[in-house]
Amino acid sequence: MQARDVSGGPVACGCANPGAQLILEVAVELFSEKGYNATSMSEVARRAGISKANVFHHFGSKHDLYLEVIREACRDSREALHQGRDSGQTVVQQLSAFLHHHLDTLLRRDRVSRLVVREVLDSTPEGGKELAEQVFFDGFTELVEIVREGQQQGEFRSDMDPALLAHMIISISLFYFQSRNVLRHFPPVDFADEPQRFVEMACDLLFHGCLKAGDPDNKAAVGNRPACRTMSKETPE
Amino acid sequence: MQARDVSGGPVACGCANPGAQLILEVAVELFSEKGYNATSMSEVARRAGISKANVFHHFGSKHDLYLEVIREACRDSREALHQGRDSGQTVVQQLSAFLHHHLDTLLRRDRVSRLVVREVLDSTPEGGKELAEQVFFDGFTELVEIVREGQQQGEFRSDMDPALLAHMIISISLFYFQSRNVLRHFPPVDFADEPQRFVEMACDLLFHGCLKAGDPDNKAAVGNRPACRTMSKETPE
DNA sequence: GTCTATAAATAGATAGAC
DNA sequence: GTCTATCTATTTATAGAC
Repeated sequence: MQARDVSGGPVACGCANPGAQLILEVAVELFSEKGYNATSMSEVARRAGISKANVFHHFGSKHDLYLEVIREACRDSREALHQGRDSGQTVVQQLSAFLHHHLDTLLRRDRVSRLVVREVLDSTPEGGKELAEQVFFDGFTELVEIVREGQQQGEFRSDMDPALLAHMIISISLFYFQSRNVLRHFPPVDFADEPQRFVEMACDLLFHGCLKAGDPDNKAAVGNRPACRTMSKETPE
Repeated sequence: MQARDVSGGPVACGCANPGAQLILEVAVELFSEKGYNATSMSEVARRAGISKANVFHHFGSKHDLYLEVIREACRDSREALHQGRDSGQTVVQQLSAFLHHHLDTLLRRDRVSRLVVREVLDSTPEGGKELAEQVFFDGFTELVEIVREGQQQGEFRSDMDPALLAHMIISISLFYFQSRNVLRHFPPVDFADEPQRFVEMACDLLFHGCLKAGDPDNKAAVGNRPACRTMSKETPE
């Protein structure tokens, strides 16, 4: 990967040079439209109005270019998450704002977002490692840190795995994004075309839970809790 | 779709006939391995040891056969959900058990599960309608009904959209399934290869929320709540 | 080299006999 | 229910003209 920005600037995008930027935009288009195999480096070069050799100069290989496209697709959300940290907001507000932004970005950039999701879905164990390390690591790590911060400041329960909440947050927006075409046709669902409202409701659910609050006699809630947090060797009839 | 079971038996699988059953198994294999386009009806017939015309006799078209494969992949989970209803368990226990079963099924039948998820991801607005109506409708509807039951019996908050919780439940297992190859390589994640434990932790989070309980002074929690439930016209403050 | 025309192969689907 | 035979559309391969 020769195209890494060595200028010391923000790590947002792997390419500071305007030339590489154009290639990246073209590549995002092409990979989104046609997928990895059907996209040729020759076509990328042609659409960018440069030589194929130049493309290989900026991005060492087709695979590297592809990886950079995936990174680019996640950049906005990653930056939004980072910027929220010194905004004076509570952690709950930061996470809620991130979810709004994340889902909005997914929907706005539908095609390339699908590309990312498909890449994750089709990832082999080895490919997953690469994605984790070279694409999602920074964002996920920061999300986990924010959750930890929420625990330290007393907003969140401390008996909770921060990585779990981070995972759930990502899953909320991503799964909504990928299921909305189906969701729309379930009669009891009225939020399939209202992502904003969905995020608000989902946040509420995630923060406060779905059990009836203020009801210590809730047998189901209390009775179930053990079964729901141990590997349950102790079948609690 | 001529192969529907008209014998009055359970609607579980579209095919009661042993002949159709074999075809379906072969089709699951082939579609899972090679995808829709790369799978030919001739090959299905050959692998099933029958004529091509016979395949068309049982399943009216390639598309219908494919749809039946998707349905078949969801059958186990749908049945498990249904059977849990008259098991005497609380709704919380039913949902927890369903999540365990659902994720277990996804992981056990990895390839065909991927097929289903990919189908949802790649669905056009029209394809989404078909999937919703002909594949997922029964299961999702039942899940929503179970949640409603939980609300009526006082286990769950009543100021919550049951379809939202149903969606979240599905998203938990499905997104874990599809992200686990990536998840495994995030250092703060220690549940990527422990689906049982993951489900238990996720249930806990989903049921009880992530906010610190028993702390009415939690400004973040209270302060955020209005912004997080704007759907209600009756702003309870 | 590139293009078009055509042949060959393969796909999905149907008809009618057994 | 199962088969053989057949139809039609599409894809792929090849030949030959320009």
